[in-house]
Amino acid sequence: MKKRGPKYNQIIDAAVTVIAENGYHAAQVSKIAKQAGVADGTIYLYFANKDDLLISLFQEKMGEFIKKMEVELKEIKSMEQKLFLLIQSHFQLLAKSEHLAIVTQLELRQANKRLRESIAEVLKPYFLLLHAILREGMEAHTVSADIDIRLASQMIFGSVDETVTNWVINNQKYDLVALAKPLHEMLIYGMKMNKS
Amino acid sequence: MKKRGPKYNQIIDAAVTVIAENGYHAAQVSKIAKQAGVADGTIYLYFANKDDLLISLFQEKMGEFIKKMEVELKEIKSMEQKLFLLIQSHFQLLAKSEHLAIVTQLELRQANKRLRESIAEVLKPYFLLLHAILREGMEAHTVSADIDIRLASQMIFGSVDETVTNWVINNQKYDLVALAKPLHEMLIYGMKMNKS
Amino acid sequence: MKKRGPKYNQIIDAAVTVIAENGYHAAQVSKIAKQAGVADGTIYLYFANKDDLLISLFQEKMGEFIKKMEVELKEIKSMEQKLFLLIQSHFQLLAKSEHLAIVTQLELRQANKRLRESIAEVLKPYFLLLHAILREGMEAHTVSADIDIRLASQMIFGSVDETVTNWVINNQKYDLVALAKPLHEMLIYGMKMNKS
Amino acid sequence: MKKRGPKYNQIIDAAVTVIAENGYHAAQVSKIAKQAGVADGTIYLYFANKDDLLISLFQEKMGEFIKKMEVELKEIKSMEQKLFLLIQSHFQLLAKSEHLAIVTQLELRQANKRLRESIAEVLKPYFLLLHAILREGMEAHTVSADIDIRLASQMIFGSVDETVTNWVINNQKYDLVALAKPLHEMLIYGMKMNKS
DNA sequence: AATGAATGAGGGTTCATTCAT
DNA sequence: GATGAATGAACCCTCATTCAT
Repeated sequence: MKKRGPKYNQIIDAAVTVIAENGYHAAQVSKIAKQAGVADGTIYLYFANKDDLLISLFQEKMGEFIKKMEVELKEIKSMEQKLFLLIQSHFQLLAKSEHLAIVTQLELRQANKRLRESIAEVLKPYFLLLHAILREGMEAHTVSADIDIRLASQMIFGSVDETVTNWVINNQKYDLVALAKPLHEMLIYGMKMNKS
Repeated sequence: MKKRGPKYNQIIDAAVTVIAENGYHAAQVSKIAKQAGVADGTIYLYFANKDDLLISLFQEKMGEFIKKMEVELKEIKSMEQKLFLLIQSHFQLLAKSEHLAIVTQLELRQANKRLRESIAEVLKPYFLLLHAILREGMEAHTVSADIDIRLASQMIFGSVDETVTNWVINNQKYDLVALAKPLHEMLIYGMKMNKS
Repeated sequence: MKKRGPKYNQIIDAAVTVIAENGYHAAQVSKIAKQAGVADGTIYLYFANKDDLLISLFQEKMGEFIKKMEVELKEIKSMEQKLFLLIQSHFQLLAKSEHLAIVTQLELRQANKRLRESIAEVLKPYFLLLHAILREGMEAHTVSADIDIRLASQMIFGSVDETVTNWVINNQKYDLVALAKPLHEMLIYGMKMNKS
Repeated sequence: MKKRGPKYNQIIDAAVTVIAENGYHAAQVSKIAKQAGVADGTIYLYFANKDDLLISLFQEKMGEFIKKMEVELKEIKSMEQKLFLLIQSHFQLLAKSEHLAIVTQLELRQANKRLRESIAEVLKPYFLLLHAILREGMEAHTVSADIDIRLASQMIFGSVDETVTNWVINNQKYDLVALAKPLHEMLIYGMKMNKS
């Protein structure tokens, strides 16, 4: 099993396409292989099994996004701008690829328990990133000291995730990235009138 | 297929138990039948098929919750108190039944597309409830006029849902209902310092 | 998994036929089901899996033979007559059913390790029967006291088994049962001249 | 396909090791190639296919034994001594190599039909050797004229084979070669008391 | 001669649903 | 109404073999 052959990404991209177009349960290995232009068995030269392929898919797409964010966020000073960049980038990633959005928001959620635990594992750094941003903000007195950081992280991720999911369910017919600004404002200032 | 025999709820409760204890994929119709103390075929006298049983389960438990909320919310005046009651009641419902929480937050999410669309349908009144609360708040100048109501609803639901899911994943080992207040505050006032 | 329905033996007999006619490796479950006139899944109502079906087949046919022999041998006094009856009955059993002979002597031997260990387990009582016969013969001073009973049992079984196998390989074209007498004599008296 | 390169025996010995240590079904060509220190494809430069490799293995090991016996047996006069030498040598060959014994007595038996027919072919000279010994013995009036030579050969081979197999099954924990003498005696004199 | 990446055919088993009793 | 024995469609993965290098 050798990761990173030329066919490694070829197969992952084929999986994204097949799952997005056929749905998780109809995404047979043979269908993915055909889409990738390789034999069924070739998939098993690059992935231990079907689950491993799907986990790798998520790792490759989200994991790489998270790593990129870790780097980019270092350049920014204020907590508010950091949070905005994260939300905007999250939206941009999924707005860029219709298929990837369908796969991460809808199809991969119906994976079995083991697979979903692995996916949760990949998301851990995302939450750690949120923790760090909020802690820094608190130290810089930008974020209220009363805030429960873990709860706030869940609020942020839950809001972002639910927003993307709704956008996918509504056939991606409005501008997702444009929602970064208002969502960011609501998260920072709340929904209350007179936020002066 | 006649709903509301004496065995109707018996079967739904058996389904909750079996899914919570065995997981979605190991919850065969025969296992649910055994837990309910009826024959496999009997289930098909009350439900059209397995999907219908699961949708009915969600409808019965969440739908009834939403109807109850619609009534109770009428008694309350302020938008802030309405939102608090909704969040708190949502948390209370799931904190009350360990099994139901596992089923709605983890197991039912891995259902197939068709089933999940039906579940989304059941949740629609929940979102309409949120829309109404926010619109009223806006009219009463409690909620900022700049707010995108649909986006704010997604933020609220996403935050609540993610909070419950994390509580379930962490084996329900802390007090979920106690999180209603801080979450409510963050949603209303945001995370910003000096929320005066 | 309920043994002994009316279809239990129906399936076992179908397995014997299909294996004998197609060979061990070409004996798919679906082929056996078709021959038995049942659905594929029905086989799994009576047998845990394919291995269990094959073990049951051997148990049913050889196990029942061994039990019958245990009873019949009690009626006979002399060790020589007991041994003769055993050999003759063994030959008769397999001469009676062309298919069963092919299955036990050729096809079932290419089973996997686990299956073959189970088959060896079924044969244990056969060896215990031989041990008992020889021990009795030794006590009655019919069998030489110098004999290693375990080795002698292996000689007897090996001779009988090899004789049947050769008869099957040669397409069962000569009278197997007729070989009981000369084989019995050789086992008792050896091949030496002047066995007076 | 050229037999007898330097790697020919290298591959065969690797096959014996791999089959003995992993079992017949887990003995993939790739595993044998790795053990032999060659590439998968190289095996096909020396053997037509996997079956051919296994047949060659048996031929190389048993065929060479039989040829050696043909020579050595010419030096001996009496039928009894010839038979003893054959049994003893057979036992010695397999007692010498734990791996070879496992492969010939257990693993190779679960080969497919075609392969086992080829193996039977290799054993034919062994049976011819037995026929010749018995015929000579009969002419020299050492062996009873009533004996069916083919049946007697099967008795001898079956006894020897079953004895080795039992020794392997019992983890080779007793002295196999020591059984040559008592087995030889039983074959010659039978199990009857008073063999004077 | 030697390599090893790529190929692709093939089968045991589960479980939602039916229907004769 | 209630039963539960019977149905049968659907799919991941292995591994012997090839062939371009």
